[in-house]
Amino acid sequence: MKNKIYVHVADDHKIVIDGIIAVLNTDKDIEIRGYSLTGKEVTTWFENDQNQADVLILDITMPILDGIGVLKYFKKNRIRQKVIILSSYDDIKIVQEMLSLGCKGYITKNNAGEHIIEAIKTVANGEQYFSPNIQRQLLKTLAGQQVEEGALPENFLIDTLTDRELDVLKLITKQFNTSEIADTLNLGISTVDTYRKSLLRKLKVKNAVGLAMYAVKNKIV
Amino acid sequence: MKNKIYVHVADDHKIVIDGIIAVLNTDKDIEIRGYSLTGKEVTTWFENDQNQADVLILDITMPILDGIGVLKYFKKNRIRQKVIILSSYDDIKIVQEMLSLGCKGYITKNNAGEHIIEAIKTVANGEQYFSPNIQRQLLKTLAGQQVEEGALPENFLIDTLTDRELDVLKLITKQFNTSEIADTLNLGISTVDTYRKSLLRKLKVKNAVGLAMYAVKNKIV
DNA sequence: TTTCTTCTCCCTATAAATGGGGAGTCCTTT
DNA sequence: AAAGGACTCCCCATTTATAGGGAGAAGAAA
Repeated sequence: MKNKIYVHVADDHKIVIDGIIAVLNTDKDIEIRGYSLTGKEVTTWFENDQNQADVLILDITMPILDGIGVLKYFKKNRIRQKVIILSSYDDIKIVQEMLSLGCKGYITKNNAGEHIIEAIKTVANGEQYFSPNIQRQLLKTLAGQQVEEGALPENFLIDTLTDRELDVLKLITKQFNTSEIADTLNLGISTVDTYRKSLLRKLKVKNAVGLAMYAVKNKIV
Repeated sequence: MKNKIYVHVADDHKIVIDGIIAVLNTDKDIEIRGYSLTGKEVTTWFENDQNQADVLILDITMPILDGIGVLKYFKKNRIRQKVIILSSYDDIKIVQEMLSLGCKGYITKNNAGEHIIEAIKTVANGEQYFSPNIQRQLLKTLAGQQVEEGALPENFLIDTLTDRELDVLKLITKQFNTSEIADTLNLGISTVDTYRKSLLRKLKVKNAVGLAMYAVKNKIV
C-alpha cells in the first residue's frame, strides 16, 4: 500500500472546488492540501509550501493568472508536481496546447466526477490521463501516427502563435481595426496586416470573425 | 416556522451540482428534490412531478435545451415555480434578457456558495434576488429611474433583435460573408447588408467581430 | 384609420480586410 | 558558419464591410 496522494485544487469558482473536495473526500488514498481561486494563488502556494502537494487540479479559466500561465510558470521553474487540467472545453487545440506546456492529464468538467479520482491516481503514478472523450479526439488527430491509448506523446506541438500575433489577435477581439492596432502596438500598418494574414493561415479561419471566435473558444480573451 | 423549501438543480456539469448540493445540505430549511443535466430533463421533470420543487436553480449553458429555452418553456406553460439563474456571466444584457423571461433571481458562479442559500430563501418568499455585483450593475443601468435596491422592475426589455437579424448574426459567427448569408437565407445582398447595419447599430459595436463577440457573450451561439 | 414594426431591396461612396508575393534585421539553435 | 524563427515593413490587387441615405409591402397594434 502506497502513501496518500496530496492534492491542490485551483478553480475560480468556489462551488466547483467544493464539489471536487466532496468527491475526493470519498477516497481514502487522497488528501486535499489546499485550494486556490486564482492562478497567482497557485504559484504563491507552490512557492511557499513546496512538496506539500503531489497533484494539482487546475482550471484553465482563472482571473489574474490563468491555467496557461500557471503551466508556463511550472515549466519555467521546473516544478515537478503533476498537473491535471480541469476544463469546460474539449477543443483539441487547447488540449494539445496544455500537453505541450507539460500537463499530465486533462479531464472535462462534464465527467469530472466519474474520472477525477482515477485521473489523480494515474498521474500520481507517473502516467498520463485523459477523459475518454478527449482520448478519442487525440487519437483521431494523431491518426496515422503509431500510438497506443493511454500513452500519448508530448512532443507534438500545435502551430503556436507568436507573441506579436497574440497581441494583434487580442486587439482584434476588442474591435480594433488594423490602423488602431498599429497605433496601439507602435507598428506599421503593413506589419499588422502581415500578422493578420499569418493568424488567418495558422488558425485556418476565413476572416476576423473566425479569429475572434477562436480567441473566445480558446480563452485567449 | 415555515415549511421546507424544495429545490431542483440544473447544470450540465455534474461537479457543479455536487457542489451546490453540498452547500444546500448545510441548511435545514432546504431540501433538494432532484437535479438535471440538460434543459430537456428539467422540463420533463416539471411535467411529470409538478409541484415537487418550489425553486429551480438553472444554469444558462446546457446541451439539448439551454437555460433560455427552459425559461421560455416555463413562461409559455405558465409554470409558477421560481427560477434562479446560476451563471458564469455577469453581462448585464444577459441578466436583463433573463429577467424579461421571468427569472426571479440571478447569481454568478463566482460567489454562488455565499449567496445561494440566501437567494433561494428570498425568491421562495416571493421576492427577487441578485448577487451584489449584479445588483450594482442593474442599478447603474437603471440610473435615472427611481428604483430601490432588491425590488427591481421586470418590465424593461433590451433592444431586441428581430428574427431575421438573429439569422444573419448566427451566420456571421460562422464566418459567412454577406453574399453567402444572402444565398443561405434566400435574400438579396442589399437586404443582408441592411441587417448587418441594424445589428451594428442595435448592439452598439464597431464591426463584425463585435457582433461575434456579442453573440458569444450572450450565448446566441 | 393611422401608426409602427418588420421585412425586403435599392443607390452612392469610402474604409477596411484579404490574398499573394518579397525582403531585411536580429537572435537563437544547430 | 549556417539555418531557422520572429519581427518588421513594402509592393501589388481584389474583395468585403461599413456608412449614409431612401423606399415599398405586409401585418400588427393603437
